[in-house]
Amino acid sequence: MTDRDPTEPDWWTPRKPMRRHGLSRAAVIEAGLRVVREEGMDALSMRRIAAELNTGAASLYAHVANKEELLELLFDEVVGEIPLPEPDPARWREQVTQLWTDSHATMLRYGDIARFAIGHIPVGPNSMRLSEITMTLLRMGGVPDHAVAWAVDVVGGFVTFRAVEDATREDAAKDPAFYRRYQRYFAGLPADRFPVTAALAGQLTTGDDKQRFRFGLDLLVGGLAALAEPPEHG
Amino acid sequence: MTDRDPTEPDWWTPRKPMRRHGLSRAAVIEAGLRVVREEGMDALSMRRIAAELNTGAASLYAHVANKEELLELLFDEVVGEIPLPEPDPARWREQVTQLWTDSHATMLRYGDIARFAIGHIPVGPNSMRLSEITMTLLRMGGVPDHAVAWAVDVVGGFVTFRAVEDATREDAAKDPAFYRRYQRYFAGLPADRFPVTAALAGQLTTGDDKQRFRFGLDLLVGGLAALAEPPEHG
DNA sequence: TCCGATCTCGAACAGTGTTCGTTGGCGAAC
DNA sequence: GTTCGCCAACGAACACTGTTCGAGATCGGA
Repeated sequence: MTDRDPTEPDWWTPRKPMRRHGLSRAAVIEAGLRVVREEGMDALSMRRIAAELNTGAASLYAHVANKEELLELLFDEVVGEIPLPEPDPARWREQVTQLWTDSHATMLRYGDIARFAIGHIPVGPNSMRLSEITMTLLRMGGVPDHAVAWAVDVVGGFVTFRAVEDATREDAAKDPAFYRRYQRYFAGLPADRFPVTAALAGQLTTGDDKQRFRFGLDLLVGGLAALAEPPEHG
Repeated sequence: MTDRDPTEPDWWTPRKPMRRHGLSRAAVIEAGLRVVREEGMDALSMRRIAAELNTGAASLYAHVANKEELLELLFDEVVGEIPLPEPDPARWREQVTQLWTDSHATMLRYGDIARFAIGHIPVGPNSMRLSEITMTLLRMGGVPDHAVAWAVDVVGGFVTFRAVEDATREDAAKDPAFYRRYQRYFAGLPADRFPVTAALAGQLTTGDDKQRFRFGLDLLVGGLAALAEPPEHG
């Protein structure tokens, strides 16, 4: 499909691009991750991935049902990079916190890929493994079963959401005018109707993404720990 | 030069009076909300909105800079429908919980419109009013200023995220095959490697959206209350 | 009455995901 | 060793998307 060999007469029928052995589901996933890592989800089009593999978009459909399925595969692949702990009952709280923190950080390494997971129940081998071990840790800590079942969804969702939010802001913050615009806007608000906003204007923009994520995560994990039944050893 | 409304970001396109064809910013917003309410964000294209107003897509650009700005306007309009409480120091915790619950419910009435807010810092008159009163309530409760500043972002984000998640699932659940697929999948997992998932399989799908939202919200608000300094009256 | 500003909007452009129909190469059967 | 059938590969096309351009329509003020 690409440039011809100029040493061949151009009236010859073009030489076959050599059966693309490199094309396979794994290769498509790999190329997709490369694109999303370097250019973000917005750049992730079927044509862009195909170009990465020196072929056309239609060729991808032999290995992947559609873009939706490809995104599922990509996301699960990323989840597979999250390091899983060896569960230790004495340190369950520390371990779930670490696990969710690592999840956040891993997703963030692939731009805003978590955007896809919003509105989708994550399935796939790696996602299932992750939620299995998450629930194992919580149960170990004495968190009641019904709370465990909901927590993996609710807190998992929080982690995913923050990954999108932080990826987007990280990107937007590259424009120096970005923050200046908001500062001017906040400063211009009528002080009588927005006294608290004015009073906290300075604090509203403090802290980086990791700190804010940790703040929310601690609220959630703290709440779960409070639900834990005493048996957890004391 | 007429004076601008300082609660509207000055990078928004200035409002223009209604002209010939009943086309105006307000009309565009109204039509956009109707589309998103009835058909969801996926159906919300410039052409679709224009059709609602019996005109072409290009006509909208006289009243709105681009789709991005239109979405900001739509979202702020929805936020404007959230009922705001009269702050009462004695009931601050109940009131913030109610406020966030109402926010969730209001967004849910407009399908997955909250999808837009993810990755965007919500601005606009109504969004600012909402965060002002949220922070007022938290401060009243004795939550330290730095926690107030972060909470409005972190918990607000949680509420937004759940609105998207719940809207999407509500939509997907219309297909009866949806849940059956997941149940079969869970049931088919190798029991030796997924013991907890198997044990909790029943509980994983219990509870509706409201209950799950409330579960997460209570964890967060409980955590904030725990951060509150004693002065709040004892 | 005329002018200039402003709104309206069809057409076009570059991009998207996906499908169709053809091609050509490989593995298996003869 | 030849032939045959299957299917990955892929160019072209379709129906969408947001947005821009430029010509026409219509208004307020002079």
